[in-house]
Amino acid sequence: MPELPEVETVARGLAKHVTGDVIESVWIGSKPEPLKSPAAEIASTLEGARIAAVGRVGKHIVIDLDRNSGTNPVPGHKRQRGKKPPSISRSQFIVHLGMTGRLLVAEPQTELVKHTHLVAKLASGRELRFVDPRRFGRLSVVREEFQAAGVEPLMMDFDVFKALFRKRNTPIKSALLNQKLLTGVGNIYADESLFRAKVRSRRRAGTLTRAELQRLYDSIKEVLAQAIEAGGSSVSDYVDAAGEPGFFQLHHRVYGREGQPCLVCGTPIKRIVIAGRSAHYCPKCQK
DNA sequence: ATACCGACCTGTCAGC
DNA sequence: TGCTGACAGGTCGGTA
Repeated sequence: MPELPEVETVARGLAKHVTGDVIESVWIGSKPEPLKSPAAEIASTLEGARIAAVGRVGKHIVIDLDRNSGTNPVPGHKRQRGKKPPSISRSQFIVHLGMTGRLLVAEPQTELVKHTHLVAKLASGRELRFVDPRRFGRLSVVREEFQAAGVEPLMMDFDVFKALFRKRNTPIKSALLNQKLLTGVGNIYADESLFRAKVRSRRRAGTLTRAELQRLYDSIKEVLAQAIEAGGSSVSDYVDAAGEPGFFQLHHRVYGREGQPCLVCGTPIKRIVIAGRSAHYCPKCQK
């Protein structure tokens, strides 16, 4: 489900509702784990921690945690007379929503839905819940600052973007989906960006002209920004941290519009399969 | 090194 | 009313 705009929307919603709250206890389901870290390590890292901030890196939600660990001073620091030892330890809880993952803030009396895999009880009385029917989502905890492999589309400048595709023989659509190049663009926004840039998804990445790359660069930033503004795209079941859908699907020009007329020229939109993913485009507008 | 393809899961919907 | 097959916002590992 969620690509950069949806993840950003969830992260902003969580930031608003849980920043500063303290995790009192954690329940993790026994299903074959949607976990990258062992359940016990996730639980022990979360329990007792304070949520310092919530952000996004690529398609990952990053929850910054601190905890007082006065009894357990940071190694390597000498205790000085009259000063307390360093006593805050930091870690991060990383959530990838996969296709159908949801991270929700709920009141405790709200019924637990099927496929709930984690519930964190907060000091405020609310609960942070992770729900994921297909279990493609992933949960982990890290001690160091989490980093994504690829470039953040909203931060990159044109020269960095352009260099990603040089001499690449793969279809431009596949290159946009490759998270080691760009991090955060998924199937919807790849198709929508390519349409706005008037570039066909099957074009070999390395063959795009400078002008085409410039249009694609502009389109990606524009589409992502507009989608964030609209709260993301709700195609089947995406909802934000408060359970509310997004509205950018109303602005899709090609994604999910197979057979319908192109909004620019009226030609029916085509759907093809590239590397196992569907790709939607206008055969007349996109070259 | 690079690029495709199936596998991983569950749910939904169209067609018979 | 089933049943079957196609498809779904993502990523990984194996293979060519």
